Amino acid sequence: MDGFVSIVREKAEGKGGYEGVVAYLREQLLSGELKTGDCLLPERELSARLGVSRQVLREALRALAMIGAVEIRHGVGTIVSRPDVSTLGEFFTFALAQQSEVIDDIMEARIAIEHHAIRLACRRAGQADFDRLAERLYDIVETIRDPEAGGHADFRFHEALVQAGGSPTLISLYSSIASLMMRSHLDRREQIIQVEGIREFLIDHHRKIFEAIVARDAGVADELLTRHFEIGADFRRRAGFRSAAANLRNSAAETNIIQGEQNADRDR
Amino acid sequence: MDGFVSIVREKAEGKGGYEGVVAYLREQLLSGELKTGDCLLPERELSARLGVSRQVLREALRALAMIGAVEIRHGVGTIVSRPDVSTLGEFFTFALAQQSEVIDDIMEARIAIEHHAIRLACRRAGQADFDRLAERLYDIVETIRDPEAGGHADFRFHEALVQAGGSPTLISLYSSIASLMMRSHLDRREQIIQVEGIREFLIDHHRKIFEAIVARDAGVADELLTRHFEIGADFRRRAGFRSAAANLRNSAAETNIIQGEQNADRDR
DNA sequence: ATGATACCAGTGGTCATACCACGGTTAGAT
DNA sequence: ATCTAACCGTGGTATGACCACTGGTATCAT
Repeated sequence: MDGFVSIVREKAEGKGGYEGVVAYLREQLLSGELKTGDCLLPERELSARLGVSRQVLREALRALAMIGAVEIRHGVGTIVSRPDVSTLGEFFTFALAQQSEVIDDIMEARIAIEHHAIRLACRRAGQADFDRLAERLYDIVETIRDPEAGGHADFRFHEALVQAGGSPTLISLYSSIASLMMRSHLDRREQIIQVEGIREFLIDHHRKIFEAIVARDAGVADELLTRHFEIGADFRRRAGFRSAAANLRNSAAETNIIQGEQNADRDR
Repeated sequence: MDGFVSIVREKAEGKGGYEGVVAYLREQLLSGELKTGDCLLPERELSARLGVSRQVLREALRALAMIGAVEIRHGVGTIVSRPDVSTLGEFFTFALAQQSEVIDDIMEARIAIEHHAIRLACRRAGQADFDRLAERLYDIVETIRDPEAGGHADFRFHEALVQAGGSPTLISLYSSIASLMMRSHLDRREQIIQVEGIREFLIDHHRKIFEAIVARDAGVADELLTRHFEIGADFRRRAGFRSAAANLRNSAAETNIIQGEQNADRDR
């Protein structure tokens, strides 16, 4: 009945289009008129009430769904939900991905998270966490000769470690940066796994870490993890001598010979 | 019939609808094929290329724009951008409106980052880092009686600490996370600052941390930071109660003899 | 030649309509 | 009473048209 009037009024208030819809929904969410679990009006009705097309409303809903403010369920409706830290993971994934020049530096974030998580784990971890860690440890042993599956099992163990810390934020951050590292680290493992004695080290060291967590000895666990990363980095460096094409190009910009190879590569 | 076949084919290729578009763009962004500043194809062309309608593509772009992965500019195009902190503010607003225990957990991420950063700082920090830390320390002393400016100075000191670690990833993560916590911590500081002796503690403790970094003593620095957060959390919990004063004296006393007592810490 | 102005092509922004796909409900068959 | 199938309301997608903004270009007056 007041469709025309409301449109004019909303325009006058600067609430036109997409921005207006987002502003309106934000207002509803923040003021508490829409609580978690509430169901929004159907898209068709809501779009009509706001005086915008259904498409624009949908764009706004998708945007809000991306940050976890609402959940859109096909065939059911749009439900107000509480943003959790997993949406932060999405954010950091994109944020870090654009810092391409320092992809290796992301390892520092991983170390930081794991170190704190293992401390927390020694305090908080429960039986379920121990079981999961034991299972992942078993997977490491089983896949020790397969570069790809082994690398995956390795990651899964550390993931379980962070999980045992019980901090949703750390878990979310870790999984997001882990996906970034997998790209560059998984392929190196094929070389790493060739190094003499590496398999025994991997199995033994992961087992020691596991035992330290079970013993709830934060000091030992922390120390083990420190060495774990140091040795891991060392192995990666050593293995790098075989196929260090990428590393060479980075550090040898002053060499004409290398420069020539680069050009040849690029021209081809 | 043909319609059915084409639908099946697209599904089989994993490029179905909205989710498929987001997945495609995510892949492009994370793999580095799309770098910051790049301009996406026009909506009409890109939607045609992906085999979806323009509306669906727009929903995906709006969603990515919400988390800051891209920037949509009317009359110009869609540009790849790097998510910044302001994006997180948006998320945080919604998260806070529904439930607030998320904040406390984010503190775990901050602790993790600072701990690793201070270790790195003890190895990597240069004169510029020392200078910056000294400057921020001076600011803490200067603003010790102003809750707002004091809280800001506190944050800036810790920021300089992480900066001294020299890891761009840690710096990026930290600045995002820290700004999130500022909201909830600043207001509490007004109470905290009232506690008897808190000012001396803040100045003294930050100074000790600074000295540990200059001395490049990672062990002491790490231990100091652990105490710093424990005491800080303790004060925040007891912000309303004046009984925290006594606890302060104990904690402050411990910090003075920490070097001779590193092993007798928190084994319950 | 120079500056300001008007124009135009390309881009995102919005709208309307039609139809498809999924989930929960309900009426029917067994 | 139970299971099955049709149904309805919801979100999901497609198409085509048109509007609004931006940036560059051509034109004009100085």
